[in-house]
Amino acid sequence: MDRPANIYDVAKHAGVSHQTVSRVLNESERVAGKTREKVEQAITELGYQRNNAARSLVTSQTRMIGVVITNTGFFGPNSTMRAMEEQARANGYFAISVSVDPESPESIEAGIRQMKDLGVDALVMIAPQIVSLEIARPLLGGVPIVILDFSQEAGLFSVTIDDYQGAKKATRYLVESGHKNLLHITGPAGWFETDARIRGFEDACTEAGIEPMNAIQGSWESETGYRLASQISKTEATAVFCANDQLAIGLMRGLHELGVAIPNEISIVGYDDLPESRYLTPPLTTIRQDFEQLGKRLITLLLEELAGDTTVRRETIEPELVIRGSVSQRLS
Amino acid sequence: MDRPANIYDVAKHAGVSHQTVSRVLNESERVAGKTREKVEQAITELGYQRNNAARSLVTSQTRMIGVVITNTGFFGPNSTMRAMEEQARANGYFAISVSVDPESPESIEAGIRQMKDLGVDALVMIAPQIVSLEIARPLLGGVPIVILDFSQEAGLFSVTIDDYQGAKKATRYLVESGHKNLLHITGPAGWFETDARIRGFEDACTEAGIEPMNAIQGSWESETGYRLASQISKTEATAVFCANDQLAIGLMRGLHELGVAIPNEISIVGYDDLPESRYLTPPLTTIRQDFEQLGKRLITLLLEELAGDTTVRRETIEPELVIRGSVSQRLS
DNA sequence: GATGCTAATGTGAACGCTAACATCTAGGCA
DNA sequence: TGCCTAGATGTTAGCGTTCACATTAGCATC
Repeated sequence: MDRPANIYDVAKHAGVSHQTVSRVLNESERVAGKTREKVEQAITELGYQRNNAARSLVTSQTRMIGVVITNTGFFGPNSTMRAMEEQARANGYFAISVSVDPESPESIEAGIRQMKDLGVDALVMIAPQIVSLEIARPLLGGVPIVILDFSQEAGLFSVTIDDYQGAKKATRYLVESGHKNLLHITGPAGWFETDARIRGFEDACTEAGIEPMNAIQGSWESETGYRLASQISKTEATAVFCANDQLAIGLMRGLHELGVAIPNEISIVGYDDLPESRYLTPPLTTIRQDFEQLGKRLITLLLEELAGDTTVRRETIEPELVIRGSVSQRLS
Repeated sequence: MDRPANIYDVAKHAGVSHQTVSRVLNESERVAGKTREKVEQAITELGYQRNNAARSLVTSQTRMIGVVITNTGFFGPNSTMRAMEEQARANGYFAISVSVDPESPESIEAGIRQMKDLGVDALVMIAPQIVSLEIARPLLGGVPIVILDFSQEAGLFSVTIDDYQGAKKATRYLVESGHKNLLHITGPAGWFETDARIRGFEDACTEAGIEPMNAIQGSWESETGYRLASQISKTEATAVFCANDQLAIGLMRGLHELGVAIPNEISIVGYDDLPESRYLTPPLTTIRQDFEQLGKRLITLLLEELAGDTTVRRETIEPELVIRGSVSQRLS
């Protein structure tokens, strides 16, 4: 017989009952030291490996945490995912991800459904379109959800990166540097981040007694920044706050081609702090988010919820301004 | 009873036997049209969802494909992973990934072991350290493996991105542009890619009748390129072939700070074509790899192997030179 | 030495599904 | 009419665990 060894094989080999083997496998339980040793030896001798399917069948939990994540090659989500995997593994869980197209509700729904089919014990949503939530809720009857949140919706476990504050920090820095004509290139519509950054930008302007210029709708891609350059060079803006670094990179290139000096004629602040951003010319001043921390907290919260802790918890992570060379200091 | 509906509940509801339900669920089989309809209706009415654990237990396959992937936020692996997920899903499989630290054999081993614990039906390795293979082989008794391969090892299903040719293309372009003093900054030691690119670079030089300068050992990170700038500016090199775009970006910044003009004094070619690379100043000439294609083929091959097709297959994907502005044309 | 207690171990059933085989039904043909 | 065939459907068993409970062993107490 070349069927892999099961718990009974181990039991026979060790001269105990299958239940004792199970107890050893599940740690805890009171098993006499000597018996445990015998069992452990039998396990290694037989190369026994626990069958997860059988275990899941009877416990009706898979120890898998599903992560619905945006499918672009973006830096942030990927870093977060990695941190989540580690954190999950450290707690005996598996974090498994499905990529979705954040622009397509169907794709998001398909992703969520796939996770449900797989039978995950819990779900993390890093697909930050507002619509995702509405889809997920009814689909996952009873499965705990934690969401990377930018809204203030109640009744959900969530970790928030405070984009509102991040945008404020960026804007305030621009103001303090003496800029008065501030322009914001936003992210795509429908994203929590986009909204929060817009609000942060506008509030910071207002608080500084500055009238913000009309925001320009952008995307998350460099191409958009590049394309927007000529339009922006015609405005009176002396400083542009870009909704992410990619946008900023495209814009910088576009302005450069138009002969606009950065930061002397136009200053730029990005958002995300890509690994490359500090090596641009000029090095990009930007807002850094702690994606590692984010991933860790997301999983930790989920695990707590899974453990039956139903006190809805909301956490906030503060982003940080990284000052480099893309903003000029003007005497006001 | 609030237990989720099982196959028997559906059967009773539809007035058939559970086996008939199973047949409907598994498509195929011959079920009368009318019966099928009744069953399908019962399924939706009860909100029945198939229990994967039970299914796996009896079929002893999980329909999960494990992917061991390098954990850095690199662009390439992430794009590949996304393509793999899609391809797997399209075939009724789930591609699930575990991130590992490619520098650490223990991490790789832990990742592989985790996949084994999860009970994946097959494994894809995109952790391209040479050592990964040696670890994976003994650990996965009998589980089909496909590897993103840069070596020429026989007896394994693999898809190769032809880094040797890629490096040759880059180098040849430099030569054709009139450069004679060519320098290569390599990737970190121990990677298939690093070796292949070194060989491609050297062979292309030799074929052009040029003596390549001594390569400088690098890494995959911008920081390294940046740090190497002053050393490189002191050599006679007029053109540098960087093992990836990140390296090139760091180097460009470093040289810029030293007042070295790019491409006039030193030309640069990268590798990977990051989304940002065309928006650098100057836009980076580089080698593009089709990561989507790669992911697709990887899964397709695996599925074939899973289906019992044992003819070992090796495929190659050709990278492509993308000419932009970081290489000067010298009259020779 | 019988009694009672606790720690250690064993027994049987159940989880939800599919595989293999068994049975039923309808229609064609002698 | 009765028999045969094949397509449709039903029955039984078993996958490898864990759970709930039953039993045994060991020891102190009276």
